[in-house]
Amino acid sequence: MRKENQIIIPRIFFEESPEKVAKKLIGNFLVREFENIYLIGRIVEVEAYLPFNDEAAHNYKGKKKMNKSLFCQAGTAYVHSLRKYKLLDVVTEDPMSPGSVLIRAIEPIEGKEIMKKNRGVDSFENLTNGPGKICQALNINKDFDGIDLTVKESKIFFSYSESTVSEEDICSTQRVGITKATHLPLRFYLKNNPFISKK
DNA sequence: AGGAAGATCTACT
DNA sequence: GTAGATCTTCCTA
Repeated sequence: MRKENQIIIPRIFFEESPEKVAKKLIGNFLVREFENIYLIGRIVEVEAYLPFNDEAAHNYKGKKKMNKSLFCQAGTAYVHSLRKYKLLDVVTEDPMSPGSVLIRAIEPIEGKEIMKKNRGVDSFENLTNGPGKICQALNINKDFDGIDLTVKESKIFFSYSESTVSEEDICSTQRVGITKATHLPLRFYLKNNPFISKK
């Protein structure tokens, strides 16, 4: 995939429920322009966080300083910290409906050597198979919280893959690492892909 | 002011 | 498989 082939995913793609956007994102590309180089990964694992009544979602206790990006328009980035790490979400639907999709794992496609350098590891399998690892590999920090992921100037955006993923190739399970609302089947991943974070 | 919690990851046995 | 590092925000007093 070269940069002249990138067809950016527009806002309307994200103006649906988190579950729908989560499934649609599987197989498409996450692109990061970093020091004039494109770092590209194929999205292989995501989780949906619901706009209402989802105890695990960061919107559950209302709008706060840390989660204000969730209350922006669809296609906005929500970057938040967890311990030492950052995690990247894309906001779905509209500002009245603060759901989002967490990007949990990507398969490195381009810029792998830079990703290795950013991560400080030398193994492909360990490069981007987790939400904190993605942000490290792609050098995504708090400065990206609230930016628009539907324009190339933001340096982070999504682009369509030529190959489509069929419904049967997407598995769903419970979400990972949460302590509340654990029963909901809102994690989606590409079947048999070696870069998912957990079996 | 202090402490707990959290959508994690690494290093060790 | 388990423990511990680590950091920002929020809650309670």
